[in-house]
Amino acid sequence: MTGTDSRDKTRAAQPRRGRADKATAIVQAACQVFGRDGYSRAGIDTIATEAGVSTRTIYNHFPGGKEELFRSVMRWSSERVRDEQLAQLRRYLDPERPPHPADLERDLLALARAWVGLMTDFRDHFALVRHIYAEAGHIPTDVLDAWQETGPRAVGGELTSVMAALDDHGLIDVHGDPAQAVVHFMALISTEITQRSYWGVSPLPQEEADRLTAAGVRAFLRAYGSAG
Amino acid sequence: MTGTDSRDKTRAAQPRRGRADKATAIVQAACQVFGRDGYSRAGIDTIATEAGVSTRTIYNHFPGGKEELFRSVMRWSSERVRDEQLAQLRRYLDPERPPHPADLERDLLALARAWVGLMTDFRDHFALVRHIYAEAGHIPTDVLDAWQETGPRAVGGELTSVMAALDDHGLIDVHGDPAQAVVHFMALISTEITQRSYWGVSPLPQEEADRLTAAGVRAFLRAYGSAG
DNA sequence: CATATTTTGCAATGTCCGTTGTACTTTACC
DNA sequence: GGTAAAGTACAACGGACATTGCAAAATATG
Repeated sequence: MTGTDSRDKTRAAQPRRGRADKATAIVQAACQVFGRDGYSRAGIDTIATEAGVSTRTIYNHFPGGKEELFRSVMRWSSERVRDEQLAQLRRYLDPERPPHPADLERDLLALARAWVGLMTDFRDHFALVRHIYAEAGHIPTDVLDAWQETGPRAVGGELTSVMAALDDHGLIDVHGDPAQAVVHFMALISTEITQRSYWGVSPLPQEEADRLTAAGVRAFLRAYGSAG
Repeated sequence: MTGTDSRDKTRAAQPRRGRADKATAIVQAACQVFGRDGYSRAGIDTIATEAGVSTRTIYNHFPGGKEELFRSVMRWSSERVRDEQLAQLRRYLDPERPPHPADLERDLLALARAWVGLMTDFRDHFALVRHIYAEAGHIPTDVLDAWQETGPRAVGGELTSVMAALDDHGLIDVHGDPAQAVVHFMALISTEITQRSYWGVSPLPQEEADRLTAAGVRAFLRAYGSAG
């Protein structure tokens, strides 16, 4: 569709030429473009311009062409975001030292807010993820599996451990399936925000996002609080 | 990406030529192809073959070409699924006659199962929806708004009325925001299934899907049951 | 400064694909 | 059966785009 033509030739950084970190510049720009336009619509020329790099340089760094570049972007971006998510998780919920019961909601909310914040901080990544979802049938299964493993599943696994620990200390009741509690937690804190923000196209005002996040956390605690 | 080459020339229905329902055949095939391949990757030739129709006929029916066809598919598919979803909703939850409290879980679960079942019955549609999500930035805002209005929002609105009615009768407690309860309900019953089934690419066995749906409904009732 | 490596600009190639015009065939309808 | 509408086959145009080769220029390294 024509829609909003999102290309903007003026934005390209001035051509700081001849560095060795061209590779990361390329991957970074490719993450933007792939996330914005998807695999088919994304053009190598666009990526090159956005990275301040010659088209030829891309093929020097990624002999496999567009496909290899896309796979590299998947790996790079998902690892970057995973690390950030894990950092926030460890910041607010330490499995070793479970919070005081009165602070549980506060800590869960802090984590939820932090994670929701990452959705706007790493907008390109999550746009890319949506394209991965949509094009799952066109991505080789092993690539998809590897991505799931090092990305979403790693974070889910960590949070699952935390949930299990909280359950052990009687702070919540996972009803026998901590992994399920994790999925429900993530679904409750993020679904409405992604929908209402048109999946990141037009972000919500901070206070509204906070309100929805808090509502999700409260619903989660009603479903999984140790009182229930 | 190369991945699985999903084209299959042998599948095209035998060319029952010269009907007036060519238009619907085209839209139906286009729904499949757009859902499988996305807007950019989808080819007019592929759609024509899959519909058992000449390429030229597509342009006779849709002078606006690919774009108009895509918009028609969006409207057609979303209305079809919306009607089906509304039918299931009215089948299991009548706002006029709220269920007996003991039957609430049973009815909610029946609705949830029915809706989850639609996700496989209308696999093409939901694949298309994922592409719409991913390409939201490339679809004109008014088209996107119209789609939301006649599709997802219509269903959400109906379910919101039902939730409000259930709240009025003391069967659940929506905590002041029935619309939010609706989003949480949908998130809880569908998130894990869509994720685990690789977004419809490799469907889950029936019993597993049932288990996850039931877990979602139970979590919802713990969060929004009138007892809580 | 000299040499090896990296980057670049540019042209060219090949392919895919949306779209259109045209002449011919099939179907619907009276 | 004959006429009008709808469908088809086919060829062709034009543009977008991934990819490559090559020679010149810039950069790093010693």
